[in-house]
Amino acid sequence: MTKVICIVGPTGVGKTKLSIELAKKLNGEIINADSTQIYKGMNIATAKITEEEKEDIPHHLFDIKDIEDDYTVFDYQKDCRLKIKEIQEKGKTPILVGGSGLYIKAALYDYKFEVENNLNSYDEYPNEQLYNKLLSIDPMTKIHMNNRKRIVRALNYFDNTNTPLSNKEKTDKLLYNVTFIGLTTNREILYDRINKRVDIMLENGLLEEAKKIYDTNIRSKAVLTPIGYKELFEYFDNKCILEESIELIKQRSRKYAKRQYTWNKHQIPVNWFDVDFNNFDNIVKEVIDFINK
RNA sequence: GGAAGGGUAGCGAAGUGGCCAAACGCGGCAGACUGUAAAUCUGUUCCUUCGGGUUCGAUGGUUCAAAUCCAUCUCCUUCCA
Repeated sequence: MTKVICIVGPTGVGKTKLSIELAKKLNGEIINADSTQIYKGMNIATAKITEEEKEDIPHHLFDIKDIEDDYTVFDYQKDCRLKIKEIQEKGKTPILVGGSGLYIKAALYDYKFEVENNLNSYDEYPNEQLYNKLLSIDPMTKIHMNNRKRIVRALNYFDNTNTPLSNKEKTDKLLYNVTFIGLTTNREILYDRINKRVDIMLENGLLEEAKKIYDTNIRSKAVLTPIGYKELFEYFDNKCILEESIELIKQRSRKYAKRQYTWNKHQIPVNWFDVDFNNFDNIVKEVIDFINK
């Protein structure tokens, strides 16, 4: 079975660019591992690869959903595994690229999700009550009282399985022969790149893209999750000036990058490569050598 | 030249005699994460050998005790000339 390559790293380090080069050299096909690039119509904000940039390399799991559709890790796990299988059967190398750590881990590791129904949002409970409710069924829980989303999830898990979430078996078993390639650079350079990239997105029509989505009046999870639209919607609603929205987009992107580092450092056995943006070819070479080693 | 307001930790901003190493917000740093994950949440942020040390424009004073009161100086903002 061919090996699976997975490219990770913070937003804005050049994962997309590397993925194309690797695909060319390793006879690969690319699988999106970014929760927001799953959707059609959200291109500039999510820094999605353009048709031209794809250079005829097959790309999978991009633009497979409409923005009003729901899509979660659960779906991704199935879709991604299927794609890996298909690509491997062709004798080609699957290359996962993306910033959604949980998606990557759920697809490549033996994560178990159970079929669930009767989802309850528990809207009527204040945080503390909700937390106590969780404690009563799951005294070992490590979820923080303020983390409402997680608590609701844990409660629903119990409702569906009748066992506390803390008891759920968590395996760290990899399902594939995966090489994790992580791109990194020093923090200052990265933050600078992220800031500049937002400016470039604006030049490329981010405002128009956001307005188009704004005008659909669709406020689905897909629309409100990525960084770039909800901030601009505030501006469209005259709740702030454009500069404030832009600054917020930059701030949140930086924090997002930080969170990605934390995940990649602690959740995945990443082989890190320091990127020199003036000499990207060098990185490609280094990575190829590493993979072929 | 005159009048008024103000200078507080990286930034913004509370605090107007002791409970102040100083609320809160931002930014920074660190962390958690098994069906919303570009989401959600947490910790930390003057120095420290963890005993303590040095802060609130500067200097001097009042007081048992000052970011807080007084004096002088200095810088900034607004208004009047």
